[in-house]
Amino acid sequence: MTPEQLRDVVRTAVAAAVRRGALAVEVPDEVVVERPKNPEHGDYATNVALRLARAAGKPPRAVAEILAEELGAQPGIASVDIAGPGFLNITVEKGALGQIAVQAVTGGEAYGHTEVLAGHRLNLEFVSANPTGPVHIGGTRWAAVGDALARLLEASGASVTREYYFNDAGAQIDRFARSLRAAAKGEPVPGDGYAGAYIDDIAALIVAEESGLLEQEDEQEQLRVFRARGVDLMFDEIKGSLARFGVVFDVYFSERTLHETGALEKAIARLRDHGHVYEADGALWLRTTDFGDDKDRVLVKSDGEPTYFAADCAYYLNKRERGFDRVVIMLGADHSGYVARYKALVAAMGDDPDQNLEILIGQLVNLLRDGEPVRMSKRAGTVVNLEDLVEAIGADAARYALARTSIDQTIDLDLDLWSKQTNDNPVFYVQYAHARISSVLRNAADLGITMGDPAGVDTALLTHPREGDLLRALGEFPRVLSSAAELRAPHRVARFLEELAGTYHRFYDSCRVLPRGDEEVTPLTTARLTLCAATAVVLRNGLGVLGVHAPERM
RNA sequence: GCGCCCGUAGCUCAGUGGAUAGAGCAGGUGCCUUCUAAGCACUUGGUCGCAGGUUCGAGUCCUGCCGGGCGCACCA
Repeated sequence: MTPEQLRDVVRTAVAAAVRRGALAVEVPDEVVVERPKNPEHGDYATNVALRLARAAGKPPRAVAEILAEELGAQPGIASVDIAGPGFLNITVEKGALGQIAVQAVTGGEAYGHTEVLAGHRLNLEFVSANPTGPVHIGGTRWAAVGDALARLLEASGASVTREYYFNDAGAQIDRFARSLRAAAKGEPVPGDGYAGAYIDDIAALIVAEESGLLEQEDEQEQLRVFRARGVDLMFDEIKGSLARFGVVFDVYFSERTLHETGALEKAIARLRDHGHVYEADGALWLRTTDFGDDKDRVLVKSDGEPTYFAADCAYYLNKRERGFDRVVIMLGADHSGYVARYKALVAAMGDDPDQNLEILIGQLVNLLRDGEPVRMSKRAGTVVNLEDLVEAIGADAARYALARTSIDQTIDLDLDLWSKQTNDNPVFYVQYAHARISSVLRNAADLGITMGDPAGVDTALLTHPREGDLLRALGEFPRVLSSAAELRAPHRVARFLEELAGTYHRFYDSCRVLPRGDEEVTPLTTARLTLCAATAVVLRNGLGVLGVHAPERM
């Protein structure tokens, strides 16, 4: 019996109590069934009696007594105890728990997947670094977290488009072009320019492929070439880095196309139609203060140029017109000030900022080496970027390290710690569990032991406390995935995997799986092998959500 | 000054209003002639920043304070 099935059983018991008049309450849509930390508290526990006490007008323990009786009569339930203020501690029948292993093995890649977000069409925008340099460490965090979130949402039944928005029209790109030209001519970095080896590399590439470029007398034409080719080459590099990191976007969206297609005018017209646009000091403003922003925002500057914010308006409208009912944007804490104006623009468009827009603000990443902060400077080219991080600690460790922490938490990433190939590194603890299981399964195959049809395995033999712990942990997995998806919290998957790995190691330590020497293969052998295979499935699926490999050997 | 985030074990961090607050690392003591010791068992370590409040119940919610981070453009 899985926790999901048990939840239904608990609701059935409540309904039965209501039907026979013992409780005068509405049957709740959702009941909480959790895995108690203390094994003496049964396989599962529910606080439903405490929840219903007020509505029922009875003391919690009285409600608990009524429900315990009903619950105890349900199929698959071995016993129900009342504890503390009114918790119901539930022990399920032996065979019922063991079926979780069969479900995981039979489900395979699909085990843990749900349909809780079925029908949702999400556009998830993340990274969105401008193509003026490599993806820096902050963007790398969003690459890891955003991609994990996308996989998580998909595992919960949502349709997700991974989107990367880039600015290829403004002053930053002009500075990039001037920096490339300066590098090509061996001149010093211009003021506000970009520096670093990648600038020299790209400049050299452009000079090599565009013969006569440096002799070109038309400065504007020369800059145009550096800009166009520079963006292309830089983007190739960014896409390559992301791909090696396991992150592939469905859509790369160019800001310039918004300008070229008249999307800004269209968006401004719509905002004007809704009556939120006005002119002042020669500029065109959006009255975002009507929707909670602390000051109004300029759409068109007094020199006639549209602002970046105007492009944001157009971009939002574009996403909605492409059919996305929810627009999700991941931004760093240095952009937290954008939330209010973005919510306001959505409201000004006539949409619901709480329904159609979701902005996930994540805190920044500090890098440490020898316990000391790594000083970074974009001007000096000493920024640590995605490639550097992967080179230092590997893609698996990098993705795991960046995704295992809540996005609300600033990460202090110690390069020395995460570059160690030891168990200081939590990702190895999880991967090792998978490798260990793979080894057991290999050895079983070598011994000619086959599991056959999982449904034919007698999982009721799995009665050891460590086996129960493991089965209960495996049963949590679908709920872990769905709640992590709903809470937009992929780090919960990582923490669950660490717990599961520990639970497996403890099982392994006290429950021998394969026969020793000339011992016989028993039904318990196949039952335990099924449990091992089920654990491997969950570790693989969980690591898969995080974009981290599940190695067969280490 | 205003807004957002954080403050939990020596360190890095989990903890969607529930029972005795957890993990990894670090410290201590044990466990490998047979399934991976990158492991396991036991152990040391906590006024959950402070003070009020709401609740049957608060690390979790509310208010105020203290401390730290990031923002507060007719920049992109």
